[in-house]
Order: sequence, then structure tokens, then C-alpha cells
Amino acid sequence: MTVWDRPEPPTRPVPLDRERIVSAAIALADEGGLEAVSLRKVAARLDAGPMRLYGYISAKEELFDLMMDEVNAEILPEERPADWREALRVLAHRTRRAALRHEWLADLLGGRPSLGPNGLAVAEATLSALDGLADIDTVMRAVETVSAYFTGAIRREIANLRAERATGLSKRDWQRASGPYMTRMLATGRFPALTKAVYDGTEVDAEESFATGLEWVLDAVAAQLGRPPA
Amino acid sequence: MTVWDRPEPPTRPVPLDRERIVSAAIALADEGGLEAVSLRKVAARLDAGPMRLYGYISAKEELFDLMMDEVNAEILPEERPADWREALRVLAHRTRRAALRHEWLADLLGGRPSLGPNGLAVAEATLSALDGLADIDTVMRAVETVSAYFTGAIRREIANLRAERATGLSKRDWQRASGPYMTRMLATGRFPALTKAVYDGTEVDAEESFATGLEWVLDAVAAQLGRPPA
DNA sequence: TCCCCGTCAATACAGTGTATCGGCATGAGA
DNA sequence: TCTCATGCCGATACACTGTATTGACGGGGA
Repeated sequence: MTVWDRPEPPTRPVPLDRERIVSAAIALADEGGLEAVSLRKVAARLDAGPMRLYGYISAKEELFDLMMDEVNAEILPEERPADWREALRVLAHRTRRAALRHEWLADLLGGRPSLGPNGLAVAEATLSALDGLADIDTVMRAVETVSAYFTGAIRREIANLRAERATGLSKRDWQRASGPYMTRMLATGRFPALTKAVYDGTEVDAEESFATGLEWVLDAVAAQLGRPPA
Repeated sequence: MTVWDRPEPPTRPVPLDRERIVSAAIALADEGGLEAVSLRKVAARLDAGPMRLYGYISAKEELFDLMMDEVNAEILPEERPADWREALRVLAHRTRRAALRHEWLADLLGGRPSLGPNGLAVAEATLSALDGLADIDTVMRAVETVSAYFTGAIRREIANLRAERATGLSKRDWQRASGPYMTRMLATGRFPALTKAVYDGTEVDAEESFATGLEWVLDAVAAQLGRPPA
């Protein structure tokens, strides 16, 4: 083992900050889902030891919080939309598109309160869109209702998407013919309404379905806003 | 080492079935959350080796599917409610109460398609409640919208509940005074609407808030059902 | 009676989050 | 400029995870 064989000692540790850590984690998650995010792998991407990360976060969960906040920045619309309805609509659609870019977001959505700076900014944007249109409590209820809807809808959409990817079949094809289990269950006759839905329902575009439900909910909110406070 | 020292050989392996496995898993999850469910611990509760479980499930995820289906049985109403609105309302509230009994349900809700027998029965119950009141596609959209709402709302409620438990403070108390971070953020003046909401909003009962949003969504569905098919 | 096969437990492995510890480089004080 | 202390970083360690593999042992069929 001559000097020439031995590599130079490592340079000073590469400088780190939360931003770098979070974007490494997001890259990992984009490639392999949330479960592909391990502190060791994140650290490895940054040429650092795993323990180094504990200077920036105190547990893995906090890394997820940071990731969430980072996509909240993507979600935040750049300009303030014209009216409240457009504001909520844009927010919902931007969240959905973010989830399609980062599917792991579906696993995190609604899982913990989003209190990071960008999460608060999103909350502010939505609340301010409705500000003054009704009493505060109605406004909060409206925001919560709309966001409960799109959180749930996005989660389901991604769940279906994953299932389709795993089976290689669209949901309806799978239900209709290819799944022996499903065929058998429907054949029992115990699920007539479901059977009808599976066979007679039109296969609709996920985005359209999302948008339709969203408009319904927005209609409901509109009805409430146009009502004098109780 | 005489005979007397040596214990008798173990009796024949305790009989196992999915039901036993699932209820052990649920018990574990009820006590310590989803992350407390490990195949080793489930097996230990049943006096079995971990590998034994692989005769009944082929991966841990499937155990979660079985757990989900088991609570779907709790959710299924015992009798068919009078009208569609009551049916959807009951379903939503029963799901919520199941999630309060089994908080880990919030982590699973909407995460994967529920195709177990009880999941299908729930789907059947909701679809049949709306059967004939509109064309199939509208009906499906209605079911999906309502369930997206309550899925999201339940997840948020449980998330808040956990956060409150972790900090020992109600959400509003925490936001208002006790969290140095939150106080600082609100003090920046960048979140006026949010600040107003935090300080002027009434602290409402979670169930009431859930119910209110649900009624709004049901109103929206009612409006669509009363409309002739496009 | 013997053998085969299916079932179950033990072992093994690669990977996880995180606590602890030891050393080294850096910056302050003399 | 030398010395010492301090704080950071990596290595090591630990308890635990899901799951593949292996090997023994028992009951059922020939």
C-alpha cells in the first residue's frame, strides 16, 4: 500500500442545509415512493453520514413535514385569482397536479397539520379569498369542507392509479373481467347496484371526475355564502 | 439434565386463521397505532412464529387490507335507512366513529381501494341507496364526492387530535399563545386572514364541524339529483 | 412399515431509525 | 505561535423490521 494507492483523505464535509436535504429526499420519493426515503439513502445522496441529518431534523417524520412544506410552495398560486371560487378551484387543481407529479404526496395529504411557512401561506391564500364574504366561522367551514373534498379525492385517485399500475388493467376492465375474485363476488348477486355500476358506468377521465365533484362542493359553499349568518 | 428438568415438548401449534390474525393485529393497532403492528408482534400474540403468517397473507400490506375490511364490517349499517340522504349521512358518521375507535383507520382511509367483502358491501349499500335517482354516472359521482369529503375530513380530524394530544393543547390555544413558532409567524403580519381566523374563530366541536360540512355536500348532491340527466 | 410431502419454526439477511462515543479539526485564549 | 477546549461528524452499535431460506418433524398414503 504505497501512498499512491491510498486516496486522498476526504475533503471537508460537504456543506449541508435543510433545502439540500429536502430536495434529495423529494428526489428519492419521486423515484421510488415514500418508502424509498431512508435517512441513510438521503444522506448518501449528499455524501454525508446518516447521523449528520439529525442536526437538521430530530426525527424522520420531520423530514416528511419539510417535504410537504416544499410542495406547498409549488401549490401556492403565483397570482391571486379573481374571485373566491376561482381561488379555491385553482388551489384544488394545483394540489392535484402536485400530487400527480409527486405521488407520495397522496400518502401525506391530510396526515398531519401543515404548519410550515408554505403551508401557512396556502392557508392564508385560501382564507383571504373568502375573507369578508361571510362570518369567520362559515368561512373556515367552507375552507375545511373544500379541502377535505380534494384531499380525499386526490388520495383515491392516486390509490386507483397505483392499483391500475400494479395490475396492468384499468379499474373497470379489472372489475369486469380479469379479476377472478371480483367476477366471483359480483356473480354472487349480493351486489346488484355495484354490478350495475361496474357494467353500465362510463369510464370517465379522472380529472373530469375530480373537477365535477369539486364544482358541486363549490356550489354548496356558494349557497352557504349567500346566506345570512345564523 | 434429568427428564424432570426438561419441559414437555410444545403442544401442537395453535390453530390459526385470518380472523384470529386480523383481530390480533387490530388489537395491537388500537393500542399503539399502525406502527405498532409488526408481523412478529402479531404472531407472538398468537403464540406462533412470524413466518407462520405468510400462509395467510403474502405481505404485510395485505394484513392492513384485512384490517380495513374488518372495520368495514363495523361501518356497514345494520338496517337500510329510509332515504338516500340518510343513508349517506349514516355511512359517513359510522365511518367517522369507527375512526375514533380505531384511530389507525385514518392512516389507511383512501389509501387503497377497499375490495374485501365488507368493503364491497359498503359500496353496495351506498350505491343502492342512490339507485334509480339519477343516471348511473351521476350516482357514482355523488358517492365518490361524498366519500371523498368524509375521508378527507376524518383524516384531518384525527390528525388534529393527535397533534393536540402531542402538544397537550387544543389547536386554537396552541396557535394563539403557546407555540412560539406560531406566535412568531403570525406576528410577521404576512398572514392577516389566518390571524383573524385564529383569534376570532369560534372553537367548534369536531363532530359538529364534520356534520355541517357533510350536510353542505349532501345539499350539493341533492341539487344534482334533482337535475335532469345532461 | 416406510416414505413422502406439507407445515412450521429457526435461522439468516439486508435494511431501518436512532443513541452513543471517540477523534479530529477548528477557533479562542495566552 | 502554541495550547487547550469545544463542537461537529463519522463510525459503531442496538434493537427491530419484513421476508427468503432451510431443515426437521409429523401425519397420511402405499
